[in-house]
Amino acid sequence: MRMPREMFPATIIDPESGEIRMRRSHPMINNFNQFITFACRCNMDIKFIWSGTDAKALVYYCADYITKTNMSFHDTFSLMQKAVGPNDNNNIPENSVDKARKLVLRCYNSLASQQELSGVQVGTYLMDHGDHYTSHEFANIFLIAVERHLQNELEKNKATLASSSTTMPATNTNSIDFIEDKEEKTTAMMNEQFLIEQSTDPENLVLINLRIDYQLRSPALETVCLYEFVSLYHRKLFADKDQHNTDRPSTSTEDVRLNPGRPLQERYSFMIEHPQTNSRGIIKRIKPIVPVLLGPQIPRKDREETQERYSRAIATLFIP
DNA sequence: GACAGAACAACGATTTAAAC
DNA sequence: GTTTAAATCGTTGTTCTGTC
Repeated sequence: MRMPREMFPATIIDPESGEIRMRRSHPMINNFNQFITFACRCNMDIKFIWSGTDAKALVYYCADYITKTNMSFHDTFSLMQKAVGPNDNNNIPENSVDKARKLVLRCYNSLASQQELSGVQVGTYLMDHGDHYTSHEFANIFLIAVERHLQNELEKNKATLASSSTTMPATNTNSIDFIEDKEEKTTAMMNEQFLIEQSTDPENLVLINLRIDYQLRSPALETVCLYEFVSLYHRKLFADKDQHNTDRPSTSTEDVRLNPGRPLQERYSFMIEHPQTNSRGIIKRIKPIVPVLLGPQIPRKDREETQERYSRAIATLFIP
């Protein structure tokens, strides 16, 4: 709980400590800058770092803040001891599983009863609004699938270059069919996760994921990166009229004049290689969402090598 | 293995938004 | 207010998970 702060009728510089004391008309208002507040649209607690001592104190505060646990170990163990204590005098014979279950429950209740809860947490729980709220929608991007695909492409290109002296490199834009060897193809597909959906032919099923959607997107979206693609666009089941309005950057004034009502969002078709090119397409979102980058998870055997590689790369960036 | 409940996806209905 | 499309909501069916 934030404590009330000292109020100051005007902004002054304390002649003894040299500290700048910003004007505060209410004890519960943080230091703030109106322009930053306007730009960021969020609360803040801004502070002028006046001296080296202030800077060190701030570094200590930040490090302590981001590394703190919800409850210190000695507090946790004291509460556990308190919870376990009464059980020593309990001589009623019970099933050992039930006893263990009750012990864990008692420990948890002791910890939970000492857990600090904010007013917002309590309010949203009582109002049945869930355990969180947000002003934006989020979508996960599993980078591991993209990275593994790029790794496969890189290795394939290396192999092609190595044998280029004798044979011409084969070009194939299909993401799955480029691997000639059946075993390699199976291994590459096992490294990615797919959704199984209908293709253009209702009798056939195809493997679909974000990487394929992005890779085989319309050429009109060539300059859009994966992050923007997820943020600004999404797949849509296309009707006949959708097919006639694809690959047009925006609704022109002439279209608006001819077609009353709400204007169409930008629509784009997939490349012909996409297994759902005739049934689905890409539509621009009215309200962009926030992509969340997940992974990649590095195998343990590769972790040290990767860390060393990253360290070398970072060193070349910062050491002249 | 059977069952119940949770989680998720798909689909249609309804609401909201945008342009005139 | 009208028209149109996007977004949201609610229902339904399927799959997954945990328990017995």
